[in-house]
Amino acid sequence: MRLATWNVNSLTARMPRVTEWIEMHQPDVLCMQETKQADDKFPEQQFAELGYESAHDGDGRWNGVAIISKVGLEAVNRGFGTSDDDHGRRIVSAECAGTRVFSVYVPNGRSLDNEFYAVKLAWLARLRTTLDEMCPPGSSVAVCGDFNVAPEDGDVWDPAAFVGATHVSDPERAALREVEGWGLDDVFRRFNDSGTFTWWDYRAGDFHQGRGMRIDLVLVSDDLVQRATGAFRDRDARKGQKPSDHAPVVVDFADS
DNA sequence: ATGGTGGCCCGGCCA
Repeated sequence: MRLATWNVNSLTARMPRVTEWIEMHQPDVLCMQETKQADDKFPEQQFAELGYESAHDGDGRWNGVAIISKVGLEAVNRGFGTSDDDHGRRIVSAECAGTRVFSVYVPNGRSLDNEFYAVKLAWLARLRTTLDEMCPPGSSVAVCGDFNVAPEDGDVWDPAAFVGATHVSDPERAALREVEGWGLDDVFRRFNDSGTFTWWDYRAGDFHQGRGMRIDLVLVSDDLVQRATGAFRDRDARKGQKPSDHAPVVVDFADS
């Protein structure tokens, strides 16, 4: 099974690149973030023609998350596990080929002194609670998406440039470790060196200067770690005409 | 260099 995640930064703007990428790389499951679409604009039919079932949660110009799958997509859950307090359209999950797959878009946080930084930490804590509520111990789980956290200093182009910045702070990294504490592993790490980034700012030539971060993660349960055969991020998807500012992350698993 | 670019959609927010 090939599992991928991609912050597409507007699926409306990105659909040509997304369909091209799907046809080239043939993911079995693709999680997307920042679709920036309402549900009635989501191109469900176009994905169906490519062989995918889909689940989307979005309400307009902000956020929006989706999962498309050609290995089954059942028991869709929009928002957090058992609560009705999430209106952010930042988390959707579904059962795909025996794995509970989450597509998540963690709040950015903006800056350490911003009120949205506390929102980000609370959101990550709620994600852990959701895993505890929804996923029985020992079940097969993959949490995929844009975490807006670089797990280690090797995941940013220059740690000195990020002192006092969001995405690298100790509380954010601790909150990410709490999510992983459910029993999840940052599987991409096992197959790639540090400095393999997934996001580059559009501005100031950051992509061409190598000024990136690794903030798009695939966190998987032990059964999937054992089955993982490789992982890569497709830097080519960040090149060319109208790219997203994120590259897709792909993890391959042997059949169970 | 407190800018730069790109998405939403047209004034300003968000990343």
